[in-house]
Amino acid sequence: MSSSVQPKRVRKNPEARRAEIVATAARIALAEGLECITMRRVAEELDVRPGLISHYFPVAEELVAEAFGAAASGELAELLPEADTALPAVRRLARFLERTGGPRYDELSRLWLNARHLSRFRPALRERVGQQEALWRDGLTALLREGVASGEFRTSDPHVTAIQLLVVLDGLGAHANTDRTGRPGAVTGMAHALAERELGLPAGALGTPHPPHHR
Amino acid sequence: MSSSVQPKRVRKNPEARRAEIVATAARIALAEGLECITMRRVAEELDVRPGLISHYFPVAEELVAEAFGAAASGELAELLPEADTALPAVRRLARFLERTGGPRYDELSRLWLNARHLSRFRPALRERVGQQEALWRDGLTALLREGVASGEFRTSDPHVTAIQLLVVLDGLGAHANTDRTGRPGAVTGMAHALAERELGLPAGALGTPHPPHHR
DNA sequence: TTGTCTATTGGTCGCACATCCAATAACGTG
DNA sequence: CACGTTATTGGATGTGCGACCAATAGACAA
Repeated sequence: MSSSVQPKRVRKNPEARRAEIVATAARIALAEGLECITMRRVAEELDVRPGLISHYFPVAEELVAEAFGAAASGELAELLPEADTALPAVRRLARFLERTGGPRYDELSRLWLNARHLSRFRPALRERVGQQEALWRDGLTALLREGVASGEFRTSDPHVTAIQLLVVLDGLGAHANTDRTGRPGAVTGMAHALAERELGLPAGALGTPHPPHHR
Repeated sequence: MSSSVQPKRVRKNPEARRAEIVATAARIALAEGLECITMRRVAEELDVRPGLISHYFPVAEELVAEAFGAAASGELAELLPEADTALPAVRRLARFLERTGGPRYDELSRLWLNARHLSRFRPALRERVGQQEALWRDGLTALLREGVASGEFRTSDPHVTAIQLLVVLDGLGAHANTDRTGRPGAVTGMAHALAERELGLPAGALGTPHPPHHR
């Protein structure tokens, strides 16, 4: 009796298979890094032969770019849920900052760091990074605009404020692979402080940032 | 006549050779990235057999870490020259910000990005990144302290301000591999603005930031 | 049932890499 | 000049990777 082998082929329609591959690659990207997305690795994960991955993505770089796009936009959707206009903008921004500050966000910080660096060598990935940057920027800008419209925020240029916020988050996230114990609260809270200052909110209006956490 | 081959061996003393190897690796790191530091690549650069590099650095990761350290501390020394107490602290800070904002700094931004990401997989490199972070932080803190002592700056905690400044620089530098055309001046000038605000300086006291530059 | 299409397999090829080691030739010392 | 130390070479080994391709077997239609 051979229990390990199963020469049984499972044949799926191309769209489903492709989606499955991208989803798996995205998961690997978030958990282990974009350089761990290899034909062999993804194939193993799906219990399939490497040649199949290579059939759907003849050039590996394309899969990497696709995986990053899927992971990043998936996370964005969680961070800034659409059609959430029931909640006031202040609350939504507070929740956004809470999540982007927490340890849960480390995985994503690492992914952005990973993608930003790797795009130095991979044009296709660089393209995707640019797209995702735009999505994040526009998503946050929209939130700020709504806050301005509802009178919750006061800012001359929501677009600029959104970029500034993202720059600070990038700066804080840059250390996701490093030791951050002992990081002062005035640093951890930079995003909150910037938002409150630029949006004309009283201090503490967006909640208190997470305490520094260890790895 | 064989002009290309030269079986002539050049024999150097270990310290000199080692230094030469590290310097070459550091140059490669700055110009092309830490992953381009391979035994073969460094050997070729020095016109030497790969085995020799491997003799001085039995484990490749060690050379990568060493190269990063050399490159980073070299650049720091240029950015914040020691024994420069002749110049007022405001001038020195202005020059620091001018350099860290300019296109010339892109190479270094890429290196930090590179190292921060790669240290996810390489413990030895992570160690070095931590060391260099401390050096940069302490160097900048020292400058701020001198400014406070001379009455040029007014800040409650120079150490925190230094970290905040570096976080913003990291955030701005994160996009060194991406397109930054169209970045608003209010973003390019974030470091200047932060420094002037936190140090109690009038706006513009630290000079004007570079206009956004293309790749 | 038979036949066609194509998703999937299994295998190969070449490349770049780190690591290891015995042989060799510079160089300083006697 | 002869000798021993050791910096340096040349080559071998094994690994993981992307890319490529002919053969195979599911699924579906005629």
